[in-house]
Amino acid sequence: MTIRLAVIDNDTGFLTVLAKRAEAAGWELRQSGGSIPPRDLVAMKLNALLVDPAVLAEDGWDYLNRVCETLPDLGLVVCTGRSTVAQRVRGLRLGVDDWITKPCHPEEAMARVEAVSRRRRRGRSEPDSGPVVAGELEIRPDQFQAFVSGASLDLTRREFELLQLVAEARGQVLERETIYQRVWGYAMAHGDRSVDVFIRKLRQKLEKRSPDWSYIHTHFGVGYRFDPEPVAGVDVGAPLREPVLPPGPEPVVEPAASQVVHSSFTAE
Amino acid sequence: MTIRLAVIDNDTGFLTVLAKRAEAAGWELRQSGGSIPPRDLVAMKLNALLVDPAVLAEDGWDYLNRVCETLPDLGLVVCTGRSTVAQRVRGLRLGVDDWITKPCHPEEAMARVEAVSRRRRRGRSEPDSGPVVAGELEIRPDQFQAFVSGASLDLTRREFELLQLVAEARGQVLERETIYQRVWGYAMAHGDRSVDVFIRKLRQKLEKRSPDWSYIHTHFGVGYRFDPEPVAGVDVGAPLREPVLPPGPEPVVEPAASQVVHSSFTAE
DNA sequence: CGGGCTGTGAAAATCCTGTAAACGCAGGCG
DNA sequence: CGCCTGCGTTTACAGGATTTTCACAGCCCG
Repeated sequence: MTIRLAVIDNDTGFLTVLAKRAEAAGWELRQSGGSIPPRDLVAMKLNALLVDPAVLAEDGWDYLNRVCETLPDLGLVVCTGRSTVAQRVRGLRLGVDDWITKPCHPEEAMARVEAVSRRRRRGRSEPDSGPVVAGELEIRPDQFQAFVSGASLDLTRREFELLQLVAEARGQVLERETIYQRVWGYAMAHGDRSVDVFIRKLRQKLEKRSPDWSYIHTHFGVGYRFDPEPVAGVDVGAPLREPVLPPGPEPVVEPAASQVVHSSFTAE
Repeated sequence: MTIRLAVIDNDTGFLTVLAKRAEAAGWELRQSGGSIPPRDLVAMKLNALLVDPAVLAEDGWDYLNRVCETLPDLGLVVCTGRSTVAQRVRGLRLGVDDWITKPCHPEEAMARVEAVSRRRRRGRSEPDSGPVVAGELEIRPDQFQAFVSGASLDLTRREFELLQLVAEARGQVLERETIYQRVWGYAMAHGDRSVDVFIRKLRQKLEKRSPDWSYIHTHFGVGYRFDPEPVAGVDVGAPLREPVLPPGPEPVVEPAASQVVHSSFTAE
């Protein structure tokens, strides 16, 4: 759960430590020495804003007020030097979510930003990302299902989660251990073939609905990569000659064409 | 905007002032000298809980943890005497929304409780949505009841709430945990089958009044989806023809049709 | 060529859901 | 006050669906 935070402050010591810790935690941090117009805050798509009103040129109350009105869903934490109870109460009533005073441990500041973001997020009913489209495929998190031109792939829950995971990392090779860890939620036992089995099921269902596309590629000795690409040979016109398959009602041969293997570290 | 708050503390001086101010603000305040079991907290339908872990007999962390898990929507504010940064960080990470230290002005405590409640409340959908019509069904929030061509389904309160919830999310798959959380108001215990049981009751009553429609669909391993659709085979006009699928291979499947497992047994 | 590594199919184990019935509780009523 | 009734909760079980496991075959790369 990554947090996008902007900090408006000029306490370099505090900022330095905060930046370091934020990076370690995987947060996306944006710093500013002066007030950021609410318009720009919107564009930054933040989870939270940490601000010391002392550095604001204009009237701090006014600024806080405008931020609260413009971005009701933004987590807002104020971090001041000295402050009175009356000031804090005023701020909190105004719409500030938390008010901390310096000297303040960066770790606590982060924990409070986290708490505020968590709380804000909980109200939101849509933690998932919107539908993803890849090739002919449409992945809909709200349905726990994937579709090709409206037809469901009939994925089970695990299959869907696996597909969603690899699709989100489109183009990137994911190791089995990583996949297992993220889909199953715990470490993969040595020799477990579950990932392979589910990849196979996925490929089957994908090919059934979208035969002309290849989605999941094997990287020998590494893992799998999701990357939709039209299958070679079947495309816009220009059929050279008889395709490989011999005539016959039921070609038993499963060409296993899905196995496009790339050298481990060769980029196409 | 009235707030329902419970306070677990025994600092009489603090409590007295707090009670007076809370009353003046029109809050509903409930006091306790010791820990309140999460079960009872549920029944109180609180907006927020203010607690001093010092008065907890058992392990404070354990209690806070259980409260957070059981009531994810409850605003939780801790108010301690002395505390370390590490303790505060631990609490906030655990799920506590705000952590203040005594001596603490009651007004600030209230302001923080307010801020926490405000955050919690945000994002909640409008409490009163207009009547919903779906298929032959008409859901009337003002009556806490649903009707089919004027005839009541005789839903109980829970049944109605469940129906309203899934109907508002029409077309979207809702997980059991989500449903439980939103209808019952607290976290679903592992292995609880209440949602299934109520879904069954709903389906029974729906089918009784509207036999030719199918409303609630099961998504195996995930949850349920509300989507009214005429039941296959029986509808307007004369179904002289075979309702069975045509001989052609795999006609384009209905868009919304994803592994529907709705039992076809008509118990009666 | 051989030692991994991966694809495949099916059996075995596990999990999930529908269903019914028992249970407990609170309010209404005689 | 005790009984009855409606409602919500819990439990048990059976039938399926899904997941895991296994053995084997084929493939890749050194």
